[in-house]
Amino acid sequence: MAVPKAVLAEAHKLRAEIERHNYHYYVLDQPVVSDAEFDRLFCKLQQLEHEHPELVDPESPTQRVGGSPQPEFRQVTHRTPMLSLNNAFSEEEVMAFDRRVRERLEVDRVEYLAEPKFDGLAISLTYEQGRFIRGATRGDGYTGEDVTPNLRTVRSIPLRLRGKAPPGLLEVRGEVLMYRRDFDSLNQRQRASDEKEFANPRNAAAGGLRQLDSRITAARALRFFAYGVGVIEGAAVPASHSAAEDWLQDLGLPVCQERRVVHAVQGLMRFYQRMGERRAGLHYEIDGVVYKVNSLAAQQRLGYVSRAPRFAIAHKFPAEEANTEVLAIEVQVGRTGALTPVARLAPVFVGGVTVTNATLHNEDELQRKDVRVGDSVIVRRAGDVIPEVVAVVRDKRPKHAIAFKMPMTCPVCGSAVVRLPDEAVARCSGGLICAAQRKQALLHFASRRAMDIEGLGEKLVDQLVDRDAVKTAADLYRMGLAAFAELERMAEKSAQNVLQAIERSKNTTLARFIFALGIRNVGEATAKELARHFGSLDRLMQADEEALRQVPDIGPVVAFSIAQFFAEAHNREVIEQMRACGVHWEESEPRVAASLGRLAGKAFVLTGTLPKLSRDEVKELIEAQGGKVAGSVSRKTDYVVAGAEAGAKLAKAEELGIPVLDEAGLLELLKGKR
DNA sequence: GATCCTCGAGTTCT
DNA sequence: CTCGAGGATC
Repeated sequence: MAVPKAVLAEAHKLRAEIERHNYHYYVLDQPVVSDAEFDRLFCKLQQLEHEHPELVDPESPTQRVGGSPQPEFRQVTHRTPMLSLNNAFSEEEVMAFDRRVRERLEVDRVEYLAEPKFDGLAISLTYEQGRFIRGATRGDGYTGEDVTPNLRTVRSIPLRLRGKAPPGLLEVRGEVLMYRRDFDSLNQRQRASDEKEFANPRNAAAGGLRQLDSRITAARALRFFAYGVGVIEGAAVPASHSAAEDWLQDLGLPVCQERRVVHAVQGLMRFYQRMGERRAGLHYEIDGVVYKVNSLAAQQRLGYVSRAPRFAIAHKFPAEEANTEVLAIEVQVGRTGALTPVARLAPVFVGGVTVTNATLHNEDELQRKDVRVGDSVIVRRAGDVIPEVVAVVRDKRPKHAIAFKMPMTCPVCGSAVVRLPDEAVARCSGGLICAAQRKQALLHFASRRAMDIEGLGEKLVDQLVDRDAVKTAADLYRMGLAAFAELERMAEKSAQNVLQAIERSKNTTLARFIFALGIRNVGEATAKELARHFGSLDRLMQADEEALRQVPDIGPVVAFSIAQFFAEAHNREVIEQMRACGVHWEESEPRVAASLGRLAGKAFVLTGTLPKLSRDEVKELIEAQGGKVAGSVSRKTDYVVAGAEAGAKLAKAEELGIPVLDEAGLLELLKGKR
């Protein structure tokens, strides 16, 4: 049965009106009707849709209630990566940032867009032909999770863009957050229903966004603010960042009203101070301000360094500090036997979380700060993450406060504690006798960047080691289901999951395996270098210190650590056992040794962007033939490889009369045609 | 021998 | 994130 024309028109009218009010409320922050009036319109539309189910449209404002739970989140790859920003903590750092920008752009004065830095979660929204089709979390910056159903429940995110001719494709970057008042009422509800309260709005928002059941998200009252554009197709690209944000606002997306175009360091510092004053009065929490070079052409010229843009910086507010008391100072034993003093603190709420522990790093550091048990101390979260004891309040020191002394013997295994004369750390000399070191070695072995055995966490390793069920990493590969049966809190299902993860880890890479061994001074980067250089584990194991030193970035100390590790019969045995259990990887030919390649002993410096090859690819090609790639030009440099937008290094090369190659020239050289 | 840079290792909380 | 140490460079 067709819906009467009049009803259809009525529904359209209501939807348009509700969307207009949403726009005024969320985007312009200037509601034109009372909440009661808005509710009345909303109810009327709901009723109409209820009476005429065929009216229901997924883009109707009534459809923001969430749907049934999904089994999991899909992974989404961002078309352009969502990078993080570098931080500045002082005026000096901001001045240095501005200076770098001016030098690179060769101008005297830069126009910036300044805005608050939201303490929320970065997300990306994709609109096709003006329709909201996908929303994703930032994730690691390259891939995130598809949270579209959850974001559909966020009322300030338009399901359709305003205007007659929306762009064919638009990817909007912005932040999801929770207003303080919504956070307070959420916690009130949690309290009332005897559920766990959230520590801060950020966590509540994060929890809300990661719900598999979007109906829960809908109940969290999340907000969204846009601050950038990832991809535009089918519309003119704005000339400046501020113009882009104005345009986003015209399209119906909420953009922060505190944003300002300012000039030079003075403008930046004025904005910083102003936001510091306004901070407490805002609806949402911010942890600093962001400055972006306003001209998009200039942004492009500035480009990126590793993972962060050179055209923007986050100027953070000073970390919040709090007072608390040192209840005890305990000692932890790390993978290498390092003894680390840790302060147990009376719980204190600082920077959005309750802190109970803080590392004191080592004996010297502890002495410098002179922290004693019973002391009253000032605590902050360094870089807003890791708790740190800033200072002791000396006036409040009780008479009985006890100074800490590093134990003479290991608190875990009783072995002697040794501190080498020119080292800062004291170490347990017990080696693998020490249960703490064995546990840490296993955790390292299983960690994500090593063998990546999911589910083999601290609790499980504690039990396995305490029961002597596992002594070495090789033992992991010889465990059956039965070994888990007697463990506490281990259901058969989760035991199977761990076994499966262990099984999966057998298929690995040489670099991961070398890293997993936990050789002293051999981290991820060195392990990769070793794998590339030797190509096979046997060749690595047979290498003497002399041969090891040929590997870039390996000097006498690291070479000694590696040789010593493989000289140990026990270590060789464990490796053999693992190989016998089926741990395997692909081996390759050893890379041409530096003294043999065509480019042996030649030093290269790369600058600018080459048309086809990436920096890493070029580096690999040069190193494959025994050449070296250095960071800066000096008299020792043999060639400079320059691409587009080459900078000071090219100038220096010309000054010193060093041959400069372009990509084609480099390729010819590599092929031996020169 | 001094200095810059990168890597390794240890750490917190959700 | 922060510190310390190792390596490379001048």
